Amino acid sequence: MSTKQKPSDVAGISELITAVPRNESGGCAACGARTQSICAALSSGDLPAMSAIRSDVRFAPGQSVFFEGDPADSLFSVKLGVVKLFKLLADGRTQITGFLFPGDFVGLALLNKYTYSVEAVTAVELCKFPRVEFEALLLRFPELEHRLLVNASNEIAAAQDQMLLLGRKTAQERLATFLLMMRKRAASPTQANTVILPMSRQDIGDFLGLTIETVSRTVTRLRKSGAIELPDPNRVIIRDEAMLTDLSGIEDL
Amino acid sequence: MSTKQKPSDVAGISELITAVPRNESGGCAACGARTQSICAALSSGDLPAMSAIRSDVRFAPGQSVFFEGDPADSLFSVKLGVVKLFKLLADGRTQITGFLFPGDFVGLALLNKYTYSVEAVTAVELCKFPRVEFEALLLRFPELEHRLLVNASNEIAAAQDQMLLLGRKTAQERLATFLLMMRKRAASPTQANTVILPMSRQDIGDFLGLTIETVSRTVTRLRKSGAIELPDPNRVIIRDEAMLTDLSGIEDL
DNA sequence: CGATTGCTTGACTGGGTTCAAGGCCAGTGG
DNA sequence: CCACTGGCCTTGAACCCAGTCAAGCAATCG
Repeated sequence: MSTKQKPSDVAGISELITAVPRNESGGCAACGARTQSICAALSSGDLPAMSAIRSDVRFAPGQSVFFEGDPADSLFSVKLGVVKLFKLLADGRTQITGFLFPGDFVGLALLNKYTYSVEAVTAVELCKFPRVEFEALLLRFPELEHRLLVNASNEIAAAQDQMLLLGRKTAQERLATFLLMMRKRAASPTQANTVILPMSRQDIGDFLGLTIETVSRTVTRLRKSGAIELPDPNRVIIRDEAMLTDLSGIEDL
Repeated sequence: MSTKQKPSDVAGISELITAVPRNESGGCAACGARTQSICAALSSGDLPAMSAIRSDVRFAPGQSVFFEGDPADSLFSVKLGVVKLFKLLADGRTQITGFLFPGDFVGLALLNKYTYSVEAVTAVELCKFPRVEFEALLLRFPELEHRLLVNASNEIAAAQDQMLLLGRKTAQERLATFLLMMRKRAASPTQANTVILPMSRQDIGDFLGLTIETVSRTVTRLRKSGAIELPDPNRVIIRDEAMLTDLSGIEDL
């Protein structure tokens, strides 16, 4: 969408980003996201084959990684930062289908074109693989393909949860679910109950199928009810987890 | 959900069901769904290995195949009929995450429990694989795993489309999208513009994140606008495809 | 036939959207 | 140093689309 830059360091964001060590040298073995990413499927002896076809790419907040409809000739693994996946309607209505964090993989496409867009939410560093070479790698290493299948299964389960949220949950239930979800991905490294929200209210609305105003009002309501605290707009402290869990409609985490 | 039986032959349903030849003998080679199902990944020489672990199961409309939370010890391929996948909230609100038709695969689970429920919409015949044996097959035939990955990718793309629908589309856009979607899966074998809807209004509502009343009203509105015709509640004739496509917000089919 | 089930239609309500200010903070420039 | 500006978030008021509640209707079945 917009290519405007956000404030270079919204409170807490750098904390989140630096939670994963940077990969200065560029080698896979030194990559901070290695243990969580698809590369973890390969033994250290097989890593060089993957390392040989990869390259690093960086994006500033708001920059586009690719657009829906672009030729799908690359795949990416998130090393650092947060990106969003989204789809658009002709009149601009946006649905964010997911936020990706370090270790997450993106770009798997069957067709020759991407079916969604990807944009940097924070400053990000991605590991880029050319599609043709990557597919050759898949043939060579079945364990890599297995890992992708596991990934895809998780993604499907998450998508089904999100469909339940979008189709049937109230605004308050959506926010409660979202905050609990984010705590698992973006808890402050120092305080487990503090969730850092690297994305804007607009992004949260576009993810939850709400308007920015409803997001704001609902967060305020959760704050007034004592469930959460808001040191600043991008930082949420979960005060009453039981209340959030009740509201979220989640059975088991 | 309910285990009540629907009318044994809602108009047009038998037409849809019998569109795929029945597999009386039980062998994979003779299976009507073979060319569309995951088994298509195997050469006819490798089929017996898969045939050896499979068995047929049948369900009447409304019967449950499995529930969310059940131990995930089987996988299924739809041979005949239609099943629905859904998730529930504590108070009974339901979100159907997909309808499966002959050739579709269901049951892939990473955890030991299913994360959603499956129920027969029409009379169905499923091909059942015990999980342990199936996983052994995956190790033996990488092309089978590849096929599952392709399947999963399609499912993810469909899920993202559905998130856009649930999060951002109006009731009319949802119905238009749904009818066009169903035409691709359940067009009458004899008339391409006639879509057979094997599921109830309640199911359609639970799939589109609407109430049964809104579904009914919106279908009526589409009928009055001339976009569709309704010979009976379970049969829709698409009269003005361009109008539906405009309404649906779909760019390219 | 009466009872049941599924679909449709009508009247009313309400949660979330829309429209419109207002507040807060960081960055900029006089 | 402070007024000005632009983003982003919050809050308020009015509106509206879809939900809720309640009949009514048609087809099926016992």
